[in-house]
Amino acid sequence: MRLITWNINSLRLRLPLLQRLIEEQAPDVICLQETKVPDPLYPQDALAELGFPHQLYRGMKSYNGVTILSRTPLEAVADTPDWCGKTDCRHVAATIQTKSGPVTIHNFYVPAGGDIPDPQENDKFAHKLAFLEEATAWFKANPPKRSILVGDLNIAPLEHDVWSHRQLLKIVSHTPPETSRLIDWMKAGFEDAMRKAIPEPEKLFTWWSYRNRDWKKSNRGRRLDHIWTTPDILPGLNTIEVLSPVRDWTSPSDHVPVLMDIAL
DNA sequence: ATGGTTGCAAGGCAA
Repeated sequence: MRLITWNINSLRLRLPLLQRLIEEQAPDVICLQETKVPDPLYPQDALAELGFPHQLYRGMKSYNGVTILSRTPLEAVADTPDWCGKTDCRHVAATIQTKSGPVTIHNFYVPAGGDIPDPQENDKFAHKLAFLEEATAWFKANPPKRSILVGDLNIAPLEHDVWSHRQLLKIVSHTPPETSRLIDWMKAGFEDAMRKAIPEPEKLFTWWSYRNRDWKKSNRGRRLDHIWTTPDILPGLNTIEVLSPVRDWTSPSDHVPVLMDIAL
């Protein structure tokens, strides 16, 4: 199975880029975050025409929004939590059938957390930490099997997941309260497939700010997007590729797609 | 230390 995860930063605006990505990479499953489209306006027909008639989506006006697209049928996972009681469209999960049996895919968009890394001063940071703790508790209570978890987790956990470990330790996305919670969450049943394929100390980034004149030259990136799998399916891992050239396509997202080939 | 850019949707907010 070829899976791509991508924070597309507006599904409707970037449908042409998604089409190019599909034509070039021919994925079987696509997980998108920051679709920024309310469910009634979701482009069902356009995505079906691109080869993805099976769609699970949870969107809202202006913000957030996640979707899973598949060439083959998806079955929505029932009874997923309403994280932090906010109904803010940050998680969708589905099961698909493979030769070796069903596999469950979780697609997350973790709160970015604002600018100030202090939960007392910044409600958005408090929300981020609470979200991470809720997710950890839920997976501990519901141990995952034959599962893939992807998404924009808005945290770069390892030293070489950021352009400068030292300069980012107090910057939201790389602070110890976040990175320790993200690793706790992963240890609730998953392994880091991206780092399995591309271990430290190789630098690995999936996001480059819009606020840099030349993203490639300054290369101040972070690994905010992740692919985790449960250990039972990880031996099938064949390829992880960060599709960095997409950052140079016309009117790009600030995140690039990450691709995984896994034998299932 | 600050500001730099983008999307949504029509002025700021979130990232």
